[in-house]
Amino acid sequence: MHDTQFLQSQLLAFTKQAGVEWPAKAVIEPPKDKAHGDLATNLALVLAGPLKAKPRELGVKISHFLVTQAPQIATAEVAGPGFVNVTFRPDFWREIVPQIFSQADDYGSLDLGGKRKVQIEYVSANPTGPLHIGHGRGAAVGDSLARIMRFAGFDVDTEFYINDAGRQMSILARSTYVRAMQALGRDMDMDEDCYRGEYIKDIATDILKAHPDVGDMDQDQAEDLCRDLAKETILASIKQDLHDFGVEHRVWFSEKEMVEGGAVERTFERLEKADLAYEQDGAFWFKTTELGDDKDRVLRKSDGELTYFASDIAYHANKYDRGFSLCVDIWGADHHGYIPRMRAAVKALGLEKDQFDVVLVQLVNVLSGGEKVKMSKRAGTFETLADVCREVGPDAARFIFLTRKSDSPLDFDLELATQKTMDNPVYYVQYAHARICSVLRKAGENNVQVPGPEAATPDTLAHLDTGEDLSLLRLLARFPDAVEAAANNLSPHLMSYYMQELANGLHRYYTINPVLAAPAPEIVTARLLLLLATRQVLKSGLALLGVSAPESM
RNA sequence: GGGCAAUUAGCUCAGUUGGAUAGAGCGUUGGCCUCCGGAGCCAAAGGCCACAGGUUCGAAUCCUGUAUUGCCCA
Repeated sequence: MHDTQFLQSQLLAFTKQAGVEWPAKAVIEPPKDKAHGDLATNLALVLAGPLKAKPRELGVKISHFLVTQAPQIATAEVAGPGFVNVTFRPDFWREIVPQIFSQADDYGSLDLGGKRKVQIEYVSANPTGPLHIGHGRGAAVGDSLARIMRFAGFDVDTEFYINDAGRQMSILARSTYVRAMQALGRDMDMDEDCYRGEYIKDIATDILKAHPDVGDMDQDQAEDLCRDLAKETILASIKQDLHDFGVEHRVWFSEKEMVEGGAVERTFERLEKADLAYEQDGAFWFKTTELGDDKDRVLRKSDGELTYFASDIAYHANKYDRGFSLCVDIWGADHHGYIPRMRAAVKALGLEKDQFDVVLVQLVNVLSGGEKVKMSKRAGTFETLADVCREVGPDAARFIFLTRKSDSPLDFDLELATQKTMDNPVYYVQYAHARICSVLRKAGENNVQVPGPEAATPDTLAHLDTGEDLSLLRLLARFPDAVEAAANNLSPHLMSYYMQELANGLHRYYTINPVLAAPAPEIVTARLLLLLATRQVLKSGLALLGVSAPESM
């Protein structure tokens, strides 16, 4: 960012002088090979056509322009077919240290979003049982994405949509009721589709305690009671699990309340007005084919029951009515078939294509002892989020969830997650932070003054002159780029990759350059300043992942 | 039978939206502790980016087929 932005401004000056617009295909990026300098641009290649010049000759002009106009640039060389490779003077990189100190926790934050109102909806599990590990992954992705986008300048709200209106809730009510009756010694069997987890029995027990007369009520009344209390209990435990996982949704939105408020009917009217709905065979249809879907969808079946899709449309209409200009849904990948119809719905509501996005989260395979753990909710054998948190801790779980792009399946090895090896990168990154803290503690013990931000003057920082100094500085300068990439691509895993690189940079630095035992006091001060800046970025980056930054481990 | 994704080192996976000699961790091999936490660092070996065409200055990346795998739908 630091460097890219600077070079871009210089190159813009060049294009202005040449009398051309900045070409959309022009790119400024760090070259893969470090020998090619700090940054490379293909500007000459892209501009060759419009300016009717040979790429390499244009490259020479650009490099000449850069070297004469910008004292921060040490060299600008033309390479290959016409790339311009730019290398900055060391002073330029050292400026990043005081910049980090002055911005502190805000270093790396951006104004990409322009305070655009964004809603991220995630987890949104049916309140029919505890959250499992797959929900945990969705929670980690959604929460981290929210933090990153907030940091990137979006006005982000987070929301949990409670599916408390459909058939699942009736099954929950029935399951609980049957367990309560069984506890009273009555002979009653569970239906095939009932929930059989132990938690249902616990809830039934609680209900009997609070309402000893439940066995005397008529069944409908009793099931209503069971439904409400079971939902309440389960929702409370879901909230607790998320809280323990470090995830907080700002809004909990009830489907039931929305439906009872007539939102679905109002949505139907809206679709009819837009001539996008029709009645056929006693059912109410939505013409999604006109909006890119492969067939029309039923919103109200001939028996009068509403489909899930019907309330989902109403829900999304509600979201946009609340003023969000972008809604991001985090879904399990098994719902991918749902995307075209949801896009159609959003279009039907009169919104632009880019106002709706879905992040798919693939399933999590739990491995224990190298074997896949079979998960079945109905049999009651599955890894709950709460169990995983207890076994491996929230930090390890969250980090591991973010080590893959969300759309690819993830093997979650329970043993590995608790091991302190490189297979478990959370320790690697946290250790980098703890290691810096340890050096700072050691400085105190050795009566070495830990410098304050005011010590970060060009003269002092000039002692950061080794190759490792400069690579670490470059890494710190890249933090805002990582934020930008993660936010733009809705990909929090990019942040975890950056963090692993940064941690590697720190460990490498630590191994090669002694800090407290540096040859001169000024060098000690300069290196301590560099460590302080690195600690700041590690802390900020970990915060974006929702992982703690321990001072010792 | 249709639809959506995936296929990159022995294994698990990244790849900044089309850039230069394709990266990381694990594993393998070989090095580094009189020194701030070795829970670390360095180096080497390891690749037909599934296959075949196409688009262009340039493709792991885009388009079309084929194969395999996973998921969704009737």
